[in-house]
Amino acid sequence: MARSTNREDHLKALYSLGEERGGDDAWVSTNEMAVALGVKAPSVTNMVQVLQELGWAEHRPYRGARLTPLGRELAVGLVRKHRLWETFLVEQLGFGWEQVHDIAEQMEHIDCPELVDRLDAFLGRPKVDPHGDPIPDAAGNIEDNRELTVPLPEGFGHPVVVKAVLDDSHETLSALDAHGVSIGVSLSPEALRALPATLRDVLLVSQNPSQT
Amino acid sequence: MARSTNREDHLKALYSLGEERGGDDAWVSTNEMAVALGVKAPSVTNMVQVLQELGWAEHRPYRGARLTPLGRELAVGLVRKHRLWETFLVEQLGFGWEQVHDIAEQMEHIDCPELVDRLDAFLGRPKVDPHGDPIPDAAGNIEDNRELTVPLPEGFGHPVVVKAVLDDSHETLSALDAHGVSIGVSLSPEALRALPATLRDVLLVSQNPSQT
DNA sequence: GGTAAAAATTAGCCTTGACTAAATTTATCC
DNA sequence: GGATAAATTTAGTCAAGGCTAATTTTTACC
Repeated sequence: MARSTNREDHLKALYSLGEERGGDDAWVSTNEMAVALGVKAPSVTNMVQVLQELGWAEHRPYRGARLTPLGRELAVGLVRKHRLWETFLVEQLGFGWEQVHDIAEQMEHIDCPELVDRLDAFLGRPKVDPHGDPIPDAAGNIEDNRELTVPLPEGFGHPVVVKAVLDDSHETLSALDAHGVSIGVSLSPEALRALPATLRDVLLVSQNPSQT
Repeated sequence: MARSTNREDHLKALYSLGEERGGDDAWVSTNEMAVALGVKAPSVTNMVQVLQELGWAEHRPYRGARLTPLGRELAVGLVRKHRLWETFLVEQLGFGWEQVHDIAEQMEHIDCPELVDRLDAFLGRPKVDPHGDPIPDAAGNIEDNRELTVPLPEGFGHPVVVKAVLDDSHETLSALDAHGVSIGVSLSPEALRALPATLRDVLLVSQNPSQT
């Protein structure tokens, strides 16, 4: 049993949903994974059992699955590749930030550690991807400065700087783009009020424009 | 029935072997394809029949397979992607020319026409890849200037310029590299004589250093 | 031109990873 | 605390794509 696109997709879904649940030891239900992956629940049960045999995850029947340390390490590697390729696509090839998720979804499965490191160096070892999400370093460390930001200041009394977008869907990103919103852009109180609430709600911002 | 890494690999093998046979209407035996792909002959027979159902190839039992015009078009698109990625890996990321074939083998399956065009533009619409092989343009036209070159001038009386390498294996390319040979390098008669005959035999050269 | 060797295909089986339907476990509600 | 609903797993099936063994076709040699 070895690497495979399918296993990697399940591993990543387990990682992402576990992060949302907010803890390394959180159990993720097979149903949630099925919805995230666009397959049916029994297929996930099968794959989760395979991940367990690989030592990537632990499966507690009728409770859910969670990653082992090894599984987490591999998942972070996938996230790193995904975000580096997204950065490449936007910064070097000029893609819009709403276009790159699906392409990176394919590129993250390319298996070549040296490629990842060279790409990282080529891009100048970026800390965040085009959506403001942190890029794990080669050791798997994630420096998540989004914690320093706030979901939305009440009242919109001061200008804010956009630090990250929580929803990377094509739809949301296109809509934000139409409003001139991207990472690093400063938004005035008026601009904030002009944004539909659904779009405001996916933004993470900092209140101090000088803050990196 | 749709795109798949497997089908694409078989399509490319059929294309490459057909080109070697030197004609669009050349039949390629399933056995040759099996050797090239590292699988057994019956598997190839299966896949060739699938390619036929897709309209990509024609299968004449006990005779072999050959591409349809559609199949050729798709195969050329794969070759284009492969050689563009190889160029990217060498010129932008600094890989050695002997390292890039296997990586490009994975990257050529990424499905996004806009990505190919943007990559092509990013690289400056290169005509040849790091091994001197021509890169098909977006319309599928292949400008093969290697025909202007010669396999090896008899006697080595004059300096020559390396235009292409016929064997892209890691082994051969590393050996050539150790002798300081790469595309565009000028080789003196002495340098040619110093090369092992097996390495000389994979070179295509031009005798006029000013010739592009 | 018939026979033996080589090549290719067919037949039958295996693994991966999906699915539906049925059974089981957990959760909820009175 | 027991009945029902919801979630999950198990059972059984299917398609893709690989393999080995057996058959068929082609080729080559007297």
